[in-house]
Amino acid sequence: MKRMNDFDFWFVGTGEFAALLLPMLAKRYNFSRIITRAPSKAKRGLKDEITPVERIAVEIGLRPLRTTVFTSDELIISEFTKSAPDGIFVIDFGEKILEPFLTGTELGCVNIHPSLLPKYRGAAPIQRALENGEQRIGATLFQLAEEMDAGPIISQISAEISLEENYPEIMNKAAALGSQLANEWLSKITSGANKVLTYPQAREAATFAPKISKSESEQSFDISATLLHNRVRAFYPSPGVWVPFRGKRLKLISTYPLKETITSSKTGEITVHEGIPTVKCKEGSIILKQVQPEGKRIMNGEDWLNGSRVSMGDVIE
RNA sequence: CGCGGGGUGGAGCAGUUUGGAAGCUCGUCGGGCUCAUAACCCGAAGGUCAUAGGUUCAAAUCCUAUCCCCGCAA
Repeated sequence: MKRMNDFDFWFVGTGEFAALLLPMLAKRYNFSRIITRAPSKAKRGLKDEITPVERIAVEIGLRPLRTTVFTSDELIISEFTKSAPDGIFVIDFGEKILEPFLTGTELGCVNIHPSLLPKYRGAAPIQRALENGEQRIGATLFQLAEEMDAGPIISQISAEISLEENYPEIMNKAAALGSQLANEWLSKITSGANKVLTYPQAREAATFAPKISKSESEQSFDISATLLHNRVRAFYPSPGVWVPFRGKRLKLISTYPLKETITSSKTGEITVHEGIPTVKCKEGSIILKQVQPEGKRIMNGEDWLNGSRVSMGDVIE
Protein backbone atom coordinates (compact mmCIF):
# COMPACT_ATOMS: atom_id res chain seq x y z
CA MET A 1 0.00 0.00 0.00
CA LYS A 2 1.19 3.47 -0.82
CA ARG A 3 1.78 5.87 2.00
CA MET A 4 0.83 9.52 2.02
CA ASN A 5 4.06 10.82 0.65
CA ASP A 6 4.24 8.24 -2.08
CA PHE A 7 1.49 9.97 -3.98
CA ASP A 8 2.65 12.52 -6.43
CA PHE A 9 0.43 15.47 -7.32
CA TRP A 10 0.55 18.56 -9.45
CA PHE A 11 -0.91 21.82 -8.24
CA VAL A 12 -2.35 24.02 -10.97
CA GLY A 13 -3.71 27.39 -9.85
CA THR A 14 -3.65 31.12 -10.27
CA GLY A 15 -5.79 33.29 -8.00
CA GLU A 16 -6.14 34.15 -4.34
CA PHE A 17 -8.25 31.15 -3.47
CA ALA A 18 -5.64 28.80 -4.88
CA ALA A 19 -2.94 30.81 -3.12
CA LEU A 20 -4.70 30.26 0.20
CA LEU A 21 -5.05 26.55 -0.39
CA LEU A 22 -1.55 25.84 -1.63
CA PRO A 23 0.25 26.10 1.73
CA MET A 24 -2.56 24.24 3.47
CA LEU A 25 -2.44 21.36 1.01
CA ALA A 26 1.33 21.34 0.79
CA LYS A 27 1.50 20.29 4.42
CA ARG A 28 0.33 16.81 3.56
CA TYR A 29 0.42 16.59 -0.20
CA ASN A 30 3.57 16.08 -2.14
CA PHE A 31 3.46 18.42 -5.12
CA SER A 32 6.08 17.67 -7.71
CA ARG A 33 4.89 20.54 -9.88
CA ILE A 34 3.35 23.90 -9.12
CA ILE A 35 1.95 25.44 -12.27
CA THR A 36 0.61 28.95 -12.54
CA ARG A 37 0.07 31.65 -15.12
CA ALA A 38 2.86 33.81 -16.40
CA PRO A 39 2.99 37.34 -14.97
CA SER A 40 1.04 39.94 -16.86
CA LYS A 41 1.39 43.67 -17.20
CA ALA A 42 -0.97 45.21 -14.71
CA LYS A 43 -1.67 48.05 -12.33
CA ARG A 44 -0.16 51.48 -12.02
CA GLY A 45 2.77 51.96 -14.33
CA LEU A 46 1.89 48.61 -15.91
CA LYS A 47 4.37 46.59 -13.97
CA ASP A 48 4.71 42.84 -14.23
CA GLU A 49 2.28 41.29 -11.82
CA ILE A 50 3.00 37.77 -10.65
CA THR A 51 0.06 35.55 -9.73
CA PRO A 52 -0.96 35.09 -6.09
CA VAL A 53 -0.05 31.42 -6.41
CA GLU A 54 3.46 32.23 -7.56
CA ARG A 55 3.89 34.68 -4.71
CA ILE A 56 2.87 32.14 -2.08
CA ALA A 57 4.75 29.30 -3.70
CA VAL A 58 7.99 31.25 -3.55
CA GLU A 59 7.25 32.23 0.04
CA ILE A 60 7.03 28.63 1.14
CA GLY A 61 10.05 27.61 -0.86
CA LEU A 62 8.48 26.03 -3.93
CA ARG A 63 9.43 26.84 -7.48
CA PRO A 64 6.37 27.38 -9.68
CA LEU A 65 6.37 26.77 -13.40
CA ARG A 66 4.81 29.55 -15.47
CA THR A 67 2.61 28.91 -18.43
CA THR A 68 0.50 30.96 -20.77
CA VAL A 69 -1.85 28.30 -22.04
CA PHE A 70 -1.59 25.19 -19.93
CA THR A 71 -3.46 22.73 -22.08
CA SER A 72 -1.35 23.40 -25.13
CA ASP A 73 1.97 24.00 -23.43
CA GLU A 74 4.43 21.69 -25.26
CA LEU A 75 6.84 21.46 -22.35
CA ILE A 76 4.20 20.56 -19.84
CA ILE A 77 2.52 18.05 -22.10
CA SER A 78 5.76 16.27 -22.82
CA GLU A 79 6.63 16.13 -19.15
CA PHE A 80 3.15 14.84 -18.41
CA THR A 81 3.41 12.17 -21.07
CA LYS A 82 6.79 11.09 -19.78
CA SER A 83 5.84 10.89 -16.13
CA ALA A 84 2.30 11.72 -15.18
CA PRO A 85 1.54 12.42 -11.53
CA ASP A 86 -1.00 10.37 -9.60
CA GLY A 87 -3.43 13.26 -9.61
CA ILE A 88 -3.80 16.95 -10.31
CA PHE A 89 -5.35 19.71 -8.27
CA VAL A 90 -6.76 22.39 -10.51
CA ILE A 91 -7.88 25.30 -8.39
CA ASP A 92 -8.92 28.79 -9.36
CA PHE A 93 -6.93 28.52 -12.55
CA GLY A 94 -9.14 30.18 -15.11
CA GLU A 95 -8.64 27.81 -17.97
CA LYS A 96 -10.59 24.80 -19.07
CA ILE A 97 -8.64 21.58 -18.62
CA LEU A 98 -8.58 19.29 -21.63
CA GLU A 99 -6.91 16.06 -22.57
CA PRO A 100 -4.42 14.57 -22.04
CA PHE A 101 -4.70 15.89 -18.51
CA LEU A 102 -8.37 15.31 -17.88
CA THR A 103 -8.25 11.52 -17.85
CA GLY A 104 -4.53 10.94 -17.96
CA THR A 105 -3.94 10.26 -14.29
CA GLU A 106 -4.85 7.57 -11.83
CA LEU A 107 -6.77 9.80 -9.47
CA GLY A 108 -7.90 12.34 -12.01
CA CYS A 109 -8.07 16.11 -11.93
CA VAL A 110 -9.81 17.38 -8.86
CA ASN A 111 -11.04 20.83 -8.01
CA ILE A 112 -11.93 22.52 -4.77
CA HIS A 113 -14.80 24.86 -5.43
CA PRO A 114 -15.87 27.40 -2.80
CA SER A 115 -19.53 26.62 -3.11
CA LEU A 116 -22.14 23.98 -2.51
CA LEU A 117 -22.28 22.54 -5.99
CA PRO A 118 -24.34 22.27 -8.07
CA LYS A 119 -25.25 25.75 -6.86
CA TYR A 120 -23.02 28.63 -7.87
CA ARG A 121 -21.04 26.98 -10.60
CA GLY A 122 -18.66 29.38 -12.28
CA ALA A 123 -16.14 32.09 -11.65
CA ALA A 124 -17.50 34.01 -8.68
CA PRO A 125 -19.30 31.56 -6.40
CA ILE A 126 -18.56 33.24 -3.10
CA GLN A 127 -19.33 36.71 -4.33
CA ARG A 128 -22.65 35.71 -5.84
CA ALA A 129 -23.61 33.76 -2.74
CA LEU A 130 -22.90 36.78 -0.57
CA GLU A 131 -24.70 39.09 -2.94
CA ASN A 132 -27.74 36.87 -2.67
CA GLY A 133 -27.56 36.95 1.09
CA GLU A 134 -26.93 33.24 1.54
CA GLN A 135 -26.50 32.25 5.18
CA ARG A 136 -24.42 29.20 4.48
CA ILE A 137 -21.43 28.76 2.24
CA GLY A 138 -19.35 25.70 1.61
CA ALA A 139 -16.65 23.89 -0.28
CA THR A 140 -16.88 21.02 -2.71
CA LEU A 141 -14.21 18.58 -3.77
CA PHE A 142 -15.04 17.11 -7.15
CA GLN A 143 -13.60 15.46 -10.20
CA LEU A 144 -13.13 17.63 -13.24
CA ALA A 145 -15.30 16.73 -16.19
CA GLU A 146 -15.71 18.24 -19.61
CA GLU A 147 -18.52 20.50 -18.56
CA MET A 148 -17.46 23.39 -16.34
CA ASP A 149 -17.83 22.65 -12.61
CA ALA A 150 -20.16 19.77 -13.39
CA GLY A 151 -18.06 16.75 -12.48
CA PRO A 152 -18.92 14.10 -9.88
CA ILE A 153 -18.64 15.15 -6.27
CA ILE A 154 -16.21 13.48 -3.91
CA SER A 155 -17.19 15.36 -0.80
CA GLN A 156 -18.81 18.54 0.36
CA ILE A 157 -19.02 20.59 3.53
CA SER A 158 -20.88 23.72 4.56
CA ALA A 159 -20.69 26.35 7.26
CA GLU A 160 -22.78 29.19 8.58
CA ILE A 161 -21.73 32.77 7.92
CA SER A 162 -22.73 36.12 9.34
CA LEU A 163 -23.97 39.30 7.77
CA GLU A 164 -20.74 41.07 8.70
CA GLU A 165 -18.32 38.78 6.93
CA ASN A 166 -17.03 39.91 3.57
CA TYR A 167 -15.60 38.15 0.57
CA PRO A 168 -11.97 37.80 1.72
CA GLU A 169 -13.09 36.49 5.10
CA ILE A 170 -15.45 33.96 3.56
CA MET A 171 -12.79 32.93 1.08
CA ASN A 172 -10.51 32.12 4.00
CA LYS A 173 -13.24 30.04 5.56
CA ALA A 174 -13.96 28.24 2.32
CA ALA A 175 -10.27 27.49 1.86
CA ALA A 176 -10.08 25.98 5.33
CA LEU A 177 -13.11 23.84 4.55
CA GLY A 178 -11.61 22.86 1.23
CA SER A 179 -8.33 21.76 2.70
CA GLN A 180 -10.20 19.68 5.22
CA LEU A 181 -11.95 17.88 2.38
CA ALA A 182 -8.68 17.39 0.56
CA ASN A 183 -7.02 15.93 3.61
CA GLU A 184 -9.88 13.54 4.24
CA TRP A 185 -9.68 12.47 0.64
CA LEU A 186 -5.98 11.82 0.92
CA SER A 187 -6.57 9.69 3.99
CA LYS A 188 -9.10 7.63 2.09
CA ILE A 189 -6.81 7.19 -0.88
CA THR A 190 -3.90 6.13 1.24
CA SER A 191 -5.92 3.63 3.21
CA GLY A 192 -8.53 2.26 0.87
CA ALA A 193 -6.80 2.55 -2.49
CA ASN A 194 -9.29 3.65 -5.12
CA LYS A 195 -12.43 3.05 -3.19
CA VAL A 196 -13.41 6.69 -3.03
CA LEU A 197 -17.03 7.05 -3.91
CA THR A 198 -18.30 9.93 -5.97
CA TYR A 199 -21.83 10.98 -6.78
CA PRO A 200 -23.15 12.98 -9.69
CA GLN A 201 -24.38 16.53 -9.38
CA ALA A 202 -28.08 17.19 -9.57
CA ARG A 203 -28.02 18.84 -12.95
CA GLU A 204 -31.46 20.45 -12.63
CA ALA A 205 -30.44 22.18 -9.39
CA ALA A 206 -27.46 23.90 -10.95
CA THR A 207 -27.14 27.66 -10.77
CA PHE A 208 -24.43 29.89 -12.16
CA ALA A 209 -22.22 32.49 -10.60
CA PRO A 210 -20.89 34.74 -13.34
CA LYS A 211 -17.84 36.89 -12.82
CA ILE A 212 -18.43 40.31 -11.29
CA SER A 213 -18.22 42.86 -14.05
CA LYS A 214 -16.80 46.33 -13.66
CA SER A 215 -20.16 47.87 -14.43
CA GLU A 216 -21.61 46.25 -11.33
CA SER A 217 -19.36 48.23 -9.07
CA GLU A 218 -21.32 51.45 -9.58
CA GLN A 219 -24.25 51.26 -7.22
CA SER A 220 -26.85 53.63 -5.87
CA PHE A 221 -28.91 53.95 -2.74
CA ASP A 222 -32.05 53.28 -4.73
CA ILE A 223 -32.05 49.63 -3.69
CA SER A 224 -32.63 48.03 -0.31
CA ALA A 225 -30.00 48.59 2.35
CA THR A 226 -29.58 44.85 2.70
CA LEU A 227 -28.88 44.28 -0.97
CA LEU A 228 -26.47 47.19 -1.12
CA HIS A 229 -24.68 45.91 1.96
CA ASN A 230 -24.50 42.42 0.48
CA ARG A 231 -22.94 43.81 -2.67
CA VAL A 232 -20.44 45.86 -0.69
CA ARG A 233 -19.26 42.80 1.20
CA ALA A 234 -19.37 40.56 -1.84
CA PHE A 235 -17.52 42.83 -4.26
CA TYR A 236 -14.81 43.89 -1.83
CA PRO A 237 -11.97 44.33 -2.53
CA SER A 238 -12.35 44.04 -6.28
CA PRO A 239 -14.04 45.53 -8.15
CA GLY A 240 -15.63 47.08 -5.05
CA VAL A 241 -18.74 49.19 -4.83
CA TRP A 242 -18.79 52.93 -5.36
CA VAL A 243 -21.32 55.71 -5.59
CA PRO A 244 -20.87 59.04 -7.33
CA PHE A 245 -20.26 61.87 -4.89
CA ARG A 246 -19.32 65.43 -5.78
CA GLY A 247 -18.13 64.37 -9.19
CA LYS A 248 -15.84 61.67 -7.88
CA ARG A 249 -16.14 58.11 -6.77
CA LEU A 250 -16.80 57.24 -3.17
CA LYS A 251 -16.00 53.61 -2.54
CA LEU A 252 -18.03 51.86 0.11
CA ILE A 253 -15.63 49.59 1.94
CA SER A 254 -17.53 48.43 4.97
CA THR A 255 -21.20 48.97 5.73
CA TYR A 256 -24.05 47.68 7.80
CA PRO A 257 -27.75 47.69 6.95
CA LEU A 258 -30.44 49.08 9.22
CA LYS A 259 -34.07 48.16 8.91
CA GLU A 260 -35.23 51.48 10.24
CA THR A 261 -35.94 54.15 7.72
CA ILE A 262 -35.51 57.72 8.76
CA THR A 263 -38.83 59.17 7.78
CA SER A 264 -39.04 62.53 6.05
CA SER A 265 -35.70 62.06 4.35
CA LYS A 266 -35.21 61.09 0.75
CA THR A 267 -33.15 58.33 -0.79
CA GLY A 268 -29.46 59.10 -0.68
CA GLU A 269 -29.67 61.63 2.12
CA ILE A 270 -26.96 61.49 4.74
CA THR A 271 -27.77 61.60 8.42
CA VAL A 272 -25.41 61.16 11.30
CA HIS A 273 -26.08 58.17 13.49
CA GLU A 274 -23.92 58.27 16.61
CA GLY A 275 -21.23 60.10 14.75
CA ILE A 276 -21.23 57.67 11.85
CA PRO A 277 -22.67 58.62 8.47
CA THR A 278 -25.83 56.77 7.57
CA VAL A 279 -27.55 56.96 4.22
CA LYS A 280 -31.17 56.34 3.49
CA CYS A 281 -31.81 53.63 0.92
CA LYS A 282 -34.92 52.63 -0.94
CA GLU A 283 -35.68 50.34 1.97
CA GLY A 284 -33.93 50.86 5.26
CA SER A 285 -30.71 52.77 5.59
CA ILE A 286 -27.07 51.86 5.49
CA ILE A 287 -24.29 52.74 7.90
CA LEU A 288 -21.02 53.72 6.24
CA LYS A 289 -18.42 52.23 8.54
CA GLN A 290 -15.52 52.65 6.15
CA VAL A 291 -15.27 54.50 2.88
CA GLN A 292 -12.58 55.45 0.40
CA PRO A 293 -12.83 58.68 -1.57
CA GLU A 294 -11.19 58.55 -4.97
CA GLY A 295 -7.45 59.10 -4.64
CA LYS A 296 -7.51 58.70 -0.87
CA ARG A 297 -6.89 55.77 1.35
CA ILE A 298 -9.52 53.83 3.24
CA MET A 299 -10.90 55.75 6.20
CA ASN A 300 -13.55 55.45 8.86
CA GLY A 301 -16.93 56.97 8.17
CA GLU A 302 -16.46 59.44 11.02
CA ASP A 303 -13.18 60.67 9.61
CA TRP A 304 -14.70 61.15 6.20
CA LEU A 305 -17.45 63.14 7.83
CA ASN A 306 -14.94 65.33 9.65
CA GLY A 307 -12.73 66.20 6.75
CA SER A 308 -15.09 66.33 3.83
CA ARG A 309 -17.43 68.86 5.36
CA VAL A 310 -20.36 66.58 4.78
CA SER A 311 -23.46 67.13 6.83
CA MET A 312 -27.04 66.44 5.97
CA GLY A 313 -26.35 66.72 2.26
CA ASP A 314 -27.39 64.50 -0.56
CA VAL A 315 -25.63 61.65 -2.23
CA ILE A 316 -26.90 61.79 -5.74
CA GLU A 317 -28.36 58.94 -7.81
C1' C B 1 7.86 55.66 -19.80
C1' G B 2 -0.75 54.26 -19.75
C1' C B 3 -4.07 58.58 -17.19
C1' G B 4 -4.87 61.09 -12.63
C1' G B 5 -5.35 62.51 -7.14
C1' G B 6 -2.53 63.04 -2.68
C1' G B 7 1.51 63.37 1.47
C1' U B 8 -0.01 70.03 6.54
C1' G B 9 -0.22 68.62 15.24
C1' G B 10 -3.10 61.75 17.04
C1' A B 11 -7.48 61.27 12.68
C1' G B 12 -9.83 63.50 8.38
C1' C B 13 -9.16 68.08 5.69
C1' A B 14 -8.55 73.72 4.15
C1' G B 15 -4.62 76.91 2.83
C1' U B 16 -0.62 76.41 -2.68
C1' U B 17 -3.41 79.73 -8.58
C1' U B 18 -2.28 85.91 -6.72
C1' G B 19 4.93 83.93 -1.58
C1' G B 20 4.56 87.60 3.88
C1' A B 21 2.45 85.55 11.40
C1' A B 22 -0.06 77.42 11.20
C1' G B 23 -6.18 77.22 10.21
C1' C B 24 -11.07 73.88 10.19
C1' U B 25 -14.00 69.54 12.00
C1' C B 26 -12.76 65.95 15.55
C1' G B 27 -9.67 63.43 19.18
C1' U B 28 -6.54 63.93 23.71
C1' C B 29 -5.64 66.45 28.55
C1' G B 30 -7.49 70.07 32.38
C1' G B 31 -11.59 72.92 34.32
C1' G B 32 -16.95 74.24 34.40
C1' C B 33 -22.36 73.16 33.89
C1' U B 34 -25.57 68.91 34.97
C1' C B 35 -29.06 63.86 38.70
C1' A B 36 -26.11 62.43 34.55
C1' U B 37 -23.82 62.09 29.62
C1' A B 38 -21.08 60.17 24.05
C1' A B 39 -24.53 66.69 25.08
C1' C B 40 -23.08 71.88 26.17
C1' C B 41 -19.42 75.96 27.90
C1' C B 42 -14.18 77.55 28.96
C1' G B 43 -9.02 76.57 28.55
C1' A B 44 -4.40 73.77 27.27
C1' A B 45 -0.90 70.63 25.07
C1' G B 46 0.61 68.84 20.45
C1' G B 47 3.20 70.49 13.71
C1' U B 48 10.91 68.97 10.84
C1' C B 49 3.86 71.78 6.35
C1' A B 50 6.97 63.77 2.96
C1' U B 51 12.69 64.25 1.97
C1' A B 52 16.97 66.93 -0.27
C1' G B 53 18.63 71.05 -2.83
C1' G B 54 17.50 75.86 -5.27
C1' U B 55 15.15 81.02 -6.07
C1' U B 56 13.85 85.12 -2.53
C1' C B 57 14.42 90.21 2.30
C1' A B 58 10.71 86.27 3.12
C1' A B 59 8.57 79.56 0.89
C1' A B 60 3.33 74.92 3.13
C1' U B 61 2.95 78.21 -1.27
C1' C B 62 7.60 79.11 -6.90
C1' C B 63 11.75 75.71 -9.42
C1' U B 64 14.55 70.81 -9.56
C1' A B 65 15.28 65.84 -7.91
C1' U B 66 13.86 61.73 -4.77
C1' C B 67 10.70 58.63 -1.56
C1' C B 68 5.83 57.03 -0.13
C1' C B 69 0.16 56.41 -0.45
C1' C B 70 -4.15 56.03 -3.52
C1' G B 71 -8.09 56.17 -7.68
C1' C B 72 -8.77 54.98 -12.88
C1' A B 73 -7.46 52.19 -17.03
C1' A B 74 -5.52 47.55 -18.98
